[in-house]
Amino acid sequence: MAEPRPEPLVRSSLADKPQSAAFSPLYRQIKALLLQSLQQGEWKPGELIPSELDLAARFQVSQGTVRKAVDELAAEHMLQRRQGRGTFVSTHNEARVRFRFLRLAPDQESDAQPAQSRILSCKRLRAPLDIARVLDLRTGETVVAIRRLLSFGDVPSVVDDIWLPGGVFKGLTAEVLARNRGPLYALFETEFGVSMVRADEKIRAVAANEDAASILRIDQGTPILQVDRLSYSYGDRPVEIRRGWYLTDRYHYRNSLN
Amino acid sequence: MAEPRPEPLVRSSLADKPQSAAFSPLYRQIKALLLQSLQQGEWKPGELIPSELDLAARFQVSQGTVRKAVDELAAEHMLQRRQGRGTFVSTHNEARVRFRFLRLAPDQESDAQPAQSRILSCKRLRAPLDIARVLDLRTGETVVAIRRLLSFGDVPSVVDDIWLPGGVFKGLTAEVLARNRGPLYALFETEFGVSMVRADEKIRAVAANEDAASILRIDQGTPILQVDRLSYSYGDRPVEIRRGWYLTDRYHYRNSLN
DNA sequence: TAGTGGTCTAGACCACGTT
DNA sequence: ACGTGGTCTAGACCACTAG
Repeated sequence: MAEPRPEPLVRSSLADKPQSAAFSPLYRQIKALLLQSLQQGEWKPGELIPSELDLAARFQVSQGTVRKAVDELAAEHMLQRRQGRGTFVSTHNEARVRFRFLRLAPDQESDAQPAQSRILSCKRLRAPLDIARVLDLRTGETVVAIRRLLSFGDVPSVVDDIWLPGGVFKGLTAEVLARNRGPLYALFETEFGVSMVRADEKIRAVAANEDAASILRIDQGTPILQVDRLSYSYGDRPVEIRRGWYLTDRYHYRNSLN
Repeated sequence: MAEPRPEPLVRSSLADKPQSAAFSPLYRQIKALLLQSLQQGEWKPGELIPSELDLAARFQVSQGTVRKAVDELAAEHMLQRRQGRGTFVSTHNEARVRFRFLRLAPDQESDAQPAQSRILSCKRLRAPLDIARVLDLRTGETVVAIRRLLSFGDVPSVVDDIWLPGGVFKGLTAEVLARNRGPLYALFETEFGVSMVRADEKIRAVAANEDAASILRIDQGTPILQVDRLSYSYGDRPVEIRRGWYLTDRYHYRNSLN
């Protein structure tokens, strides 16, 4: 379990001439190493990572320094601490995590229904220019384009158009998607090793176009939410583009301003 | 500067019979005391609070314990730490704080325009039932009802209907509002001692009604965002209800899923 | 009972801003 | 030069979970 330390850690201000240039505290260097282990799959989603004392020994620092690194990763929801048990890698196989990424909530609590997902289409195609640019793909690389309907108790509520880099999601087909129970991000995690960690969204009110209207069974022109999402994995790597159309007559997009 | 300690702090597990009932660590008790000082106005927005060592002496705990309490308040944006200078009470007189509560952003960065505020109306009236319930008012108590237009470079973009508890906002009139430069929340802070600390929002796409359409100079029925906000002050006290209509043709509501 | 994370302390030193 | 917050350490003890 104890491993050699491949990277020399830079202690405080050594070899710094002027002010400190790009001074990085020890715990941030530890954090970066932990992040690297997560990214490389040394510990998989849902798994237990070594104890603080083990990590401290491995990195040759005090427990307090490891603690601060882990604290930050836990605050960013990449790790999850459980007193008495240990520290676990976050996974999308938990309702708590899922609601961080699914912000549509019923106006009445009593209307809460589990979401039903249905894949409408799944194609591989050459990445459009705008998609390629955002996903950091070379022109001509393939992407997976998915259209999905989310329903709450038989009421069609969300249409999602999803674009994924084809290279990373090799073997992702309509069949694989159809077989999948549970959230998409959990599938991405377990089958393709891609963990969604963070996302930015841009929200607008638009008139439903023909596509959205027919799928959501509403009149064309009905006001709906258009949610453009860009999702990131470890290391701020963009790995998913998503455009959602949300019906908000009995549901709403919830948000907290902190 | 050094003050007596009015509250006996409970050290760890004293007088706990079964498990620990409602065990609260020291640093959370310190945090509560700091919060209380903020709420009571001992330190006002923008002001410097005592140093960690001073606070440690005042509460008879170690610097590390004070540090953890301050860390949490800083993470919640109630305090702001500045290395070498000290710790300050957060204020809405800063662009950084304002953008936490104004989520409408231009689609093109280059279109960034400072927001212009215009008060359309300001009345005092008996609180409607639903408003009273949410703001914790007795039936019949008065509220201040404000309608405000926000424009970005002469383009009317946001209409806000705002309800405030009349008791707290005594003396808030159209004239006071008209005189005000800068953000509303800064005015609330300095003139009425009410600091907005957090808010929940519910977002829907709706068709512009007659009011909104005429003010925003758009066709009735145009899809717009309807943003219902409930704002809280220190101690989770609800102090503002706000319904905003956002034009999202050249702007969007930005959000981050963390 | 053993092992984990959580709290608390005390002290040393560093980085930063002001005087 | 001084005082602030920021980092790092070492050690003691508490709270929680599991075997």
